[in-house]
Amino acid sequence: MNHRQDVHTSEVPVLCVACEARLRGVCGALDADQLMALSKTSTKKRLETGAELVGDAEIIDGYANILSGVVKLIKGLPDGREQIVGLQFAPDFLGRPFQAESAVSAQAATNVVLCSFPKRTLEALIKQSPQLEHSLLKQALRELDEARDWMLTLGRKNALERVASYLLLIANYIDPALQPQSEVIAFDLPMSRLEIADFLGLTIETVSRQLTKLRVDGVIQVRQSRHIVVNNPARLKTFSGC
Amino acid sequence: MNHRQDVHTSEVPVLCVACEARLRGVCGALDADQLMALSKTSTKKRLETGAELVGDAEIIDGYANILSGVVKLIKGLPDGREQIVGLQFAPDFLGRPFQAESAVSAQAATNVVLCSFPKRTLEALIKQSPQLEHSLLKQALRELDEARDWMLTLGRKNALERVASYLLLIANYIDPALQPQSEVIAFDLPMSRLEIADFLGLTIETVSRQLTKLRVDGVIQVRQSRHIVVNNPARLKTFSGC
DNA sequence: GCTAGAAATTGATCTCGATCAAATCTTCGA
DNA sequence: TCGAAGATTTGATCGAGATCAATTTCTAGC
Repeated sequence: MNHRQDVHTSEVPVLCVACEARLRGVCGALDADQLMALSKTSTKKRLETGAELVGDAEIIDGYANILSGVVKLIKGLPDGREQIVGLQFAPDFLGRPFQAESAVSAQAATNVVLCSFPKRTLEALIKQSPQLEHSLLKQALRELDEARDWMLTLGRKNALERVASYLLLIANYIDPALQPQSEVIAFDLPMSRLEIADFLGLTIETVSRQLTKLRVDGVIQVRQSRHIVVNNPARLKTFSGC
Repeated sequence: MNHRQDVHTSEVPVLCVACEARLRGVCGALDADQLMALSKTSTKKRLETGAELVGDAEIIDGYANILSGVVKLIKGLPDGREQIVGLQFAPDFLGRPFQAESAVSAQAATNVVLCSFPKRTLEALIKQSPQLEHSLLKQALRELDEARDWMLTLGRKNALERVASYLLLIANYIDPALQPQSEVIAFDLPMSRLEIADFLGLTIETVSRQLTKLRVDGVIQVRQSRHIVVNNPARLKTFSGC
């Protein structure tokens, strides 16, 4: 990916060359000097699928911007049950400001490339820059909206509606301009059936059965497990309960 | 309630006399002049149980600090299914900055007293005061943590665990110092069985049965539906799945 | 391409919570 | 205090999704 034509990147070449970032997110709020300072301490990291992002050597005690890939936020119960409580895509900001440790753990759902910042550097910048805090607030409010949307899905939708909602969520990330009356849309799922189940509060068998149901109904096609073709986005939406 | 002895209120008498607020929340971030300005446009409102906080004459297009009572945030599906996606207690800040309208509706779960601010006034203050934005960010992050906790409950806990978690949530609000090894704790539920069910993603019958189960097990006592005595908080916690 | 191991699907059965129904409790105005 | 309406509890039954088990499909290494 090359985003040097981008407005932001053209203003802040040092960090962007380092990060290859689109910087729609948090970094966009910084001025050139601040970005320059940040770029000196930031490091680019490549994580394999399944890598833990906190608690080990990856981005301990720090923050990061996702450059590519999907990160899942997980909460677990003592007996091993797990729930994915959030998905983060590029160019989301990652990390929990103003708190020693987050109550959630983060893990790479796909291969992930991110730009990591030391906790102190970024927190110092936050104090300097109200703009940066504003960006963080906007992202936090967006994540809050997403979490509450998902609470409705987890609390009140049946299995078929959950799976349909999930496909629409991913489709919408792949193509944010997706309209109900859109044409066919195709994409690769960034998660395994187990991860989807942990996101939907279901089991893998139930996820599989609902996908089969949608496939038999002609709403979607499934190729090699991960590749999905949505034949009829409008009809998929009617299955989602919304 | 009279909080004039409180540190914050003694610094900012005008708004506090008007609001009787403890101001642990957002307003605490403002200096005396800003609070004075805010107090001139703020109004104190008393809402009956069930009153809608948005979309009608209550706090249209505005923000508010809850002074007493409990507000529920609700999301619904077209077919009438509802999920409570958040509970807000005094002195929480209420309202969704930087967005024309929130995707959730808010309703008084109990009688509520709140201090309401016009949208423009508060947004102007936010621009002036990084401190205020910082407070908003802190509350947004706290609400995000709470929402994600609840996603785990909705996605992965069974009915008994959900009800136990709910009782602990309320008990913890009533007495934030509550420790696992605490003594007996008693409180009145601020919500009906239907509201509890809508919060837990269950039906009223299931909520009732789980309460009966906890009562028969001697973990709690229930008096006149709403009054709960937790005989054994530690044991209740073991029922909560955490 | 071939093969082993992992991932996903499909099948059979069971269980928890939903649903429908009835009884009891609580509240509140007359 | 009485009585009616609403809220809650309890009972009986049903069904969606979990669980356990067996195939089938996919993937990665050779």
